[in-house]
Amino acid sequence: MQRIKELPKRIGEEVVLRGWLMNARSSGKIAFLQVRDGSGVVQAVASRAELSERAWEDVQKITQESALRLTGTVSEDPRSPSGVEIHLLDLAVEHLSEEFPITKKEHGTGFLMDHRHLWLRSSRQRAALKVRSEVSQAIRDFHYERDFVLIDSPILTPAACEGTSTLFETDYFGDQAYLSQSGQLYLEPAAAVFGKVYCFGPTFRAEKSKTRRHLMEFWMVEPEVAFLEFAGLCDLAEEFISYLVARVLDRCAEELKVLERETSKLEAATSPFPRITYTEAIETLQKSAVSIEWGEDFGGDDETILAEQFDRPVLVTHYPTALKAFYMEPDPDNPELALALDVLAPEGYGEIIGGSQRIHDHDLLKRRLEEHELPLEAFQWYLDVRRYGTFPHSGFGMGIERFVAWVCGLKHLRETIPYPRMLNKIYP
RNA sequence: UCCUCGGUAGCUCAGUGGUAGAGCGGUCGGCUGUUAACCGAUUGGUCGGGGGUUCGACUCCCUCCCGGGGAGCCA
Repeated sequence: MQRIKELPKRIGEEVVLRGWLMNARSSGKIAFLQVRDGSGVVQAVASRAELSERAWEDVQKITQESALRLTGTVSEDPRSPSGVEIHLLDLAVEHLSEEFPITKKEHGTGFLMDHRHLWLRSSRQRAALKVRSEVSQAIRDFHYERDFVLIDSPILTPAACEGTSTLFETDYFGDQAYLSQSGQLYLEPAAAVFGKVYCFGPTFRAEKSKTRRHLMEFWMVEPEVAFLEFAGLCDLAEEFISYLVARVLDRCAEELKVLERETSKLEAATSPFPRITYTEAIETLQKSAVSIEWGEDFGGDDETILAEQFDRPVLVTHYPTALKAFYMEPDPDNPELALALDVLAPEGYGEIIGGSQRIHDHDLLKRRLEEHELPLEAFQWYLDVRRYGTFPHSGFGMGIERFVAWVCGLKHLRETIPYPRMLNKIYP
């Protein structure tokens, strides 16, 4: 069977295609069928004179999204949208579709989300998911090429990584278990095995967030590297982002075109990225007449203002310790600050990476657990990493949906994942 | 959880006290190069649920339900 993508190599040949009807335009004795097979879209031209009576009748009655088997000859034609078209010789209707809910005209988001399984067939959704797939592959290739070992962290976990309020709870043979919200803690012991490790999988947050930048279930990639200190972590994050962007520009040109993404904005995302400290960021915001004091965290608007200062992602470093997670290493020059890093995407897409150097001193980490009122017994295994040949190490996490949203220029995260899980919405 | 906007035909919406409308879709007919094709006809409704005000409620009031957008929090 022929795939539409390969048709330009088959000019003049007779081929058989199977696919779905996107749209049909009929003009009496000639009809134009837009057919999709998963690899691409092609126009088939059906003329009454060249078809059997039965085939012509089928052309008249086929509905949007019907499954078809087409036989025809391939020709180049500048009048066809793709430059290639099929002159139809025969048509078999494999299934006559019922009236398809998603039409060529506009629909509201609520309706589209209720029909997500069908909405996926439309070209923009298709393009976004193709980019997501390429990003996933590029993430694996990036780590593989650099000798990282994949560590699959557990999804069912006994306790919180960073707190309990945002965890999905489930029953585990009579005990409580929670869906993982980060693989990081499980990665740190593995860094002592392989030196360079990463995990990549779904994570779950039960936070009642109802914004375009949040999902209840999202995919996160988290590298963790032994003996990597903070400066090296910043370099790694920068190299990672620019690698992924270059890969999408190289391999997803068609998809970015469908998404009408202005690629010049992405082409700028090459090393080096600007780097500012939290304190500098606060000063910048205050100059922009934002009322924010040192010690406060940034809101979504603040992140946008900061990112707008630059044409590529910006690294914001050295946050106040009080704002960050318990495991982050204090800056040796100023213990008020954490060796923490956020990467903000341009154009208002916000935080795509959060990471830090980790505390490797046992006593300090234990003290931080106590300060955060976390149960020591539950973290004993995590403290063990600091008892048996402890080592400085660093890592970060990137939510791939936010990255894909930025690269694709999508306003809402729900279009970057096949079946988004959102606040109070888990269908289909 | 809070703020805000909304719920009328399969879809997108208009109608804001006096018998329910349009475009698209569907159906039927016309058209030999269409590009969300076009032209003509036609089909299509417990106006989110409940209660109240009124001679009369899609319209005003109360209440509940559902959805969109945003805030906080984060990736």
